[in-house]
Amino acid sequence: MGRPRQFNEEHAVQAACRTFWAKGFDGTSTEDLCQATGLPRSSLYNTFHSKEHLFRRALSHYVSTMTARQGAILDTQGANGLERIRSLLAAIVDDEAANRQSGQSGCFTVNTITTIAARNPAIARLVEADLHKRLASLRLAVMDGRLDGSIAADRDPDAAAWYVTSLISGIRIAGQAGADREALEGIAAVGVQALTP
Amino acid sequence: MGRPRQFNEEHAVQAACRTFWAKGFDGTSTEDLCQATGLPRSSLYNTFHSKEHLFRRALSHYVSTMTARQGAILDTQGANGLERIRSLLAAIVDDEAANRQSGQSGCFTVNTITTIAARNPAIARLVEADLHKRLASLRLAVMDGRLDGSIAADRDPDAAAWYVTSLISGIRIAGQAGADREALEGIAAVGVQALTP
DNA sequence: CAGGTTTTGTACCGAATGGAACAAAACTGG
DNA sequence: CCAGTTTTGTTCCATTCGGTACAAAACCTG
Repeated sequence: MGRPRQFNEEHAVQAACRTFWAKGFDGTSTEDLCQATGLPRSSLYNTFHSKEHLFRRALSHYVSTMTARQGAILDTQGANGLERIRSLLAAIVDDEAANRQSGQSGCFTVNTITTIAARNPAIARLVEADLHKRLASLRLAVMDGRLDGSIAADRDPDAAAWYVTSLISGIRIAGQAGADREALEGIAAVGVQALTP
Repeated sequence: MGRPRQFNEEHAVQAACRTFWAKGFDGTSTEDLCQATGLPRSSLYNTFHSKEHLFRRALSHYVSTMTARQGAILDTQGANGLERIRSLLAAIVDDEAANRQSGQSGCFTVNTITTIAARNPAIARLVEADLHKRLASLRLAVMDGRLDGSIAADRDPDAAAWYVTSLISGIRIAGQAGADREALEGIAAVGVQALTP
């Protein structure tokens, strides 16, 4: 009952996500959010309660989308462990090369870590929970790779999983710093050799 | 002539650097800067003209200090190319492990890239100029390593230099994300194997 | 259609923001 | 010791900030 919503909540979250991603938490004003979502302040506050709540919704949306994509690539059947990780890195490079042209760049999660994670425990927990999920699926891919021989057997799965997430962060930073597609592909190509026997 | 300064400009820049590093450009208020430097607003504005000018001074101070350190490690005599890069990574890990305890964490340059570089050309140029310096000294170390046999001869020096900078960024992000010293050392240990023959 | 409930539109609020104004203070060169 | 110059202390300002108040609007249930 009550007056029905005149907007789609998920669409609003996505618009907010793009804005926070591009401008950061501190750099985004509530006015920016109104404009990005096309909603009046009253609707935003009625639905999301505060700027920080909306940020958490936006970040949750981002991490779940991205981590699902990563999981899908890493769970691909018929490819060995190394090939799956190589595909993941290629997808990241594609992303970042595309972002370069659209102006949107880098990784929302990484941006969040470098700015507000230290100041906001709730956001830090969100990021950390996602990190562990990503580490877990990477660890599985590494263990698969060790069994199928595509990844050196002496690589510790934990260390290798951490390594790949760090490499991904590094690639996205490089993209934001102005590296072109060729440079990003070079980074991935060199980086993947840390895993081969 | 005129009334003499009652403070040391470099000290003020360093204090501002720590503050911007920890809280970011948008998250730092001019009041924060007054408190960190111990200066009244009038002195800050008289000397540094604006928040953005002070930020540039702070960032310049940071990158020149850090890049000089990196250069010193990479120019160490008596070590082969790979050993020098390994030392650099070890220094980064030490830094980040120490930062973890002091609360200060991550890399000011990386934080800047993820937040304001896209919105401010002057700051972006500052970061990019520094990046090229770091890439150049890494490229030299890689070429040395190829000659002395510590680095695989088929690694492209450009790609390898980009790779190491990305790996460094990734390690710092991991540190900010909560990785402990052991995890960071693991990342560096795996990462360095991308360069070995 | 009446009563209850939720959303929407508009107006507004106190606080904090980056920065300017300006006079007093502290120096130097003549 | 005076004129000129720079720094310092205080006060103030316009704007923007995140958020609230409240009534009108639009629905559902009975």
